Amino acid sequence: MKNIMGAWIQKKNIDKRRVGELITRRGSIQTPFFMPIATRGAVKHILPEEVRSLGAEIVLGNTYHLWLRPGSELIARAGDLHRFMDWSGPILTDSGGFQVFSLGARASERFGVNGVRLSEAGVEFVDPENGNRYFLSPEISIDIQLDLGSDIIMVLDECPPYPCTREYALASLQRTTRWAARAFEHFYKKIKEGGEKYVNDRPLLFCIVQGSIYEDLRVESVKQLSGIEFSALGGPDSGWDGYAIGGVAVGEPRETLPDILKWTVPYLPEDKPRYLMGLGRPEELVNAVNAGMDMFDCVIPTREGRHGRLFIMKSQNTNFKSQNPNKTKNTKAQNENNNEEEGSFYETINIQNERFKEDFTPVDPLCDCLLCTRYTRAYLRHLFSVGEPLAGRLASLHNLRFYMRLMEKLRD
RNA sequence: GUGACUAUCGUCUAAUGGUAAGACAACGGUUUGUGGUACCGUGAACGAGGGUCCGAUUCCCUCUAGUCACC
Repeated sequence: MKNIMGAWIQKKNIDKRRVGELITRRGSIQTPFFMPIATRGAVKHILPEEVRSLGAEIVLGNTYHLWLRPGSELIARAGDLHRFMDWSGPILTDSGGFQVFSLGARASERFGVNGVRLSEAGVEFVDPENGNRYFLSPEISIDIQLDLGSDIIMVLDECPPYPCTREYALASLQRTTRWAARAFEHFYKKIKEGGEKYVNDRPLLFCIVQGSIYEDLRVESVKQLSGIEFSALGGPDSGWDGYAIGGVAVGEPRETLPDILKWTVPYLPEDKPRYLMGLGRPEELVNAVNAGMDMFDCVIPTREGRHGRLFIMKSQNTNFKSQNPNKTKNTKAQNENNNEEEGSFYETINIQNERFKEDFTPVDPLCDCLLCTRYTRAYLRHLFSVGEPLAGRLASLHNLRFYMRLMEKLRD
C-alpha cells in the first residue's frame, strides 16, 4: 500500500507466464487477474460482496458511462465510486476512448449527425441516448477518473477501427502518444495540487499501446510511450505504472491477436503490469497469460451469461503449459505460437436449447458456484424461457466464477 | 330455438380459382476496453365432409365450432 513505486511485484515466472502481485492504494491484487465489468457502477445482477466472494479483487468502471450518468461530480460528492457502489476494493476506470469509438456510430445512426469529431484537442461526441454533445480531452478524462476515485487510471487513447490503413494507424498512434503525454503531465499536476490527499496514496496511471495490426507500428507505439520525457512533464522518471494493449477485438481477425502480443510484449518493461484491454475468450486469456500479459477485462462472462451461454470446465486438472503437438489439425499459426485451442479445456452450452428441458444435472458438476451447487440445467432453462431475472443473475455468477477459477489455475 | 357473421402456422393478421405472405412465439446460431442491446438462420397453417370446375384455401351446400343479435 505504501510503496506505490514498485506497483508490480513478481513472484515467479513460468516461461513467459508471470505470476505476481499488483499493489494499489486499495490493496494488492494477485496477477494475472480478470476484472468483472461494472460499467455503470454495478456488475450487472451481482452484489459487490458476491463479486468479491467469486474471487475478484478488482472491478472495472467506465469513465464514459459514469461521466454522463449520473455524473462524475455527483459521484465525487457521494465520496467516490467505491462508496457510491459499495465496493471497497480497487477499481480500474477506462478512459472513454473506446466508447467514443464504439458508440459514435450508434449516435450517428440514431440522430443523423456525425457522432464523433476528432481533433488534436480531444474528441467531441454525441450521446447516443439523447443527442447531447460532449467534449472529452486527455485532461478532462483524467479529471473525471480522479473524481471517481479510480485506483488505476487509463489515459485517453484514440482507438482506431478495423480495417484501418497503415497511414491512419500511424497518425492515430502518434496522436495517442501526444494525448498520453498530456494526460501524464496533467495527472501529476493534479496529484501535486491534491497535496495531502495523494501522499503515498495516489492512483496508478496506465498508458495504452496502439498500432492496429502492423508490427512496426505496435513496436513504434511502445517505444514512443516509454520514451516520453517523464520528469520534464512533472512526473517520476519511472513513467507509466502499467502498459495496456488497446485496439484489439475491434473487428480484426482473431488470429492476429497472438501476433500482436508476439510483436508488442518483448518491448514492454518487465517490472510493470501489462493489461490486455477488452479480452477475451478463455483460450485467448490462457494464451495471453502464456505470452506474458497480466490483466484482463471482458464482457463475455456476464453478457453471454445474460443470453444463456454457460462456460463449462472440461477437466479439473487442466494443464495450461500449452504443449499440444498431437492436437488435431492445428492451424499453422496455432502450432507456431504453441497455443491453447478453443474448446480444448472447456466447452460452452446454450442453456436455452431444448435438449436441456429435462436435464436435472448441474450446469458444471466441478463448479462451486451458487448455480451449480443448488440448481439444475432444467431449472435454469426454465428461468430463461419465462424471462425470470434470476436466470441472468445465476448465469452471470457462474460464468464469472468460471473466469475466476481459470485465473486461479493460471496463477498456480 | 331463429337469424347473421366468422373459421388460414402455437398466436395475431395477409393474399389468392393454379396449394399461401408477414409479425410475435418456438427452434438453432452470433455477441471481446457492455445499450439488460442488436443481428442472422430454420421449421411451422387453409376446421370436417360433399358439390361445381381441367384445377377449390378461394365459389356453392351440409356439418362442427365460435361471435353477435333476436326470441
